[in-house]
Amino acid sequence: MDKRNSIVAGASRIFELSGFRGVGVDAVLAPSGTSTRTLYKHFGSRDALVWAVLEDRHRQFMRQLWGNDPADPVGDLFDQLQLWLDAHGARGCMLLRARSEYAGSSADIVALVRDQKGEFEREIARRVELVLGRADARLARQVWLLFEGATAAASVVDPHLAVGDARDAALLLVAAARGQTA
Amino acid sequence: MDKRNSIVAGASRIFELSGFRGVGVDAVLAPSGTSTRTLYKHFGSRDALVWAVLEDRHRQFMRQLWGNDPADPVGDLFDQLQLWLDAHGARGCMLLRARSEYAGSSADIVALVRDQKGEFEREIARRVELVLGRADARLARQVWLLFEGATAAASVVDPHLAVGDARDAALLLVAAARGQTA
DNA sequence: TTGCTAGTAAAACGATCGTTGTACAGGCGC
DNA sequence: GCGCCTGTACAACGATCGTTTTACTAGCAA
Repeated sequence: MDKRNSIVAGASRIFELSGFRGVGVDAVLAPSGTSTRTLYKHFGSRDALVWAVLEDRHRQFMRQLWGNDPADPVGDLFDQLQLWLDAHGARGCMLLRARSEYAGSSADIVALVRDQKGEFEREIARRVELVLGRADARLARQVWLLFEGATAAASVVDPHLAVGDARDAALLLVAAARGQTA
Repeated sequence: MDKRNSIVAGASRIFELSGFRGVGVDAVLAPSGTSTRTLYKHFGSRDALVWAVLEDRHRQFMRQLWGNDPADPVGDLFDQLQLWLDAHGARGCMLLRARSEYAGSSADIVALVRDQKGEFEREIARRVELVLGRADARLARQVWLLFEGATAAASVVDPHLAVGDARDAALLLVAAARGQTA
């Protein structure tokens, strides 16, 4: 089980840097020093490894979000994004990147990403309700748009700038919504 | 020159639907009914075709933005995005998708996308200054984040919902910035 | 006519791909 | 001792990849 984790971790770094379909299994297994035979013992196929990497990535990120109980739940979303980008690099959302490349060939991966994005949206909605005192689906979606926008933009401009601006905008939207019914 | 354009148009549809590296040249050339020989006469390599597709896409989108002189330059950004997604499908920004997949192998494509995003950011900044009466780099970046966020989110949720919410948020941010010095 | 251009069809190139088979080494429980 | 599990090394599989070669057709200009 330890080997399996190190395969996923190494493959995750390669996919992050070089994309999904442009690298062979040898390059994917190089960081973990694994033989191809072991890969197929654990995962059965390359696509299944990709699936496991996405699953691990998302679980890891959600665990990071759930790990703390912040005073400002919405602003904290972007603080966590900042930490994530610093640790993993800023090359766009790996889930969406994979989805776009496997849309035509792997229904499993498409379904996985759909579920993951749904789970993430619900977490944002929960935080918005926490800070607003009531549910606001539109505001939650707008915060989510800023989050996805910052993630995408961070691969082009300075990540700190993008995330900081997104955070400011999100808090302003929340304040405006609070004022509407205060 | 007519044949070249039809190759690019057909390849663009395939890349949009199936990604960049997961499809062979035969599938890429199928929509335009082109022989492989003709592809290499025109472009020299598959990567060069990808480059040409990205170039064409961005040029097409920027031409659409420049084609009209709207009363509300910022809101119009999202109206144009709506039109674009209706016509071309909502699967995320093709430029960023290509960049993430060719980051490790084609410096030309990476450089092209960087330049294109810079040009797009400048157009947004121009519109923000038009509607605000003064330059505001941070606000322009926030509008851009909402735009990129809506583009990415439209591949997961209903595009009309995502773009509409992004538009509302952008206009609210503009109004807030206008109020600050009104 | 001659020649040039632009295109197609089909086969083949070498390289690389994902995947499997075989043989072997070390560790751990019995 | 024994067998079992996990992993490695290495070669090979067939398939597919991007690319090139050759031969051929149609149109258009001189």
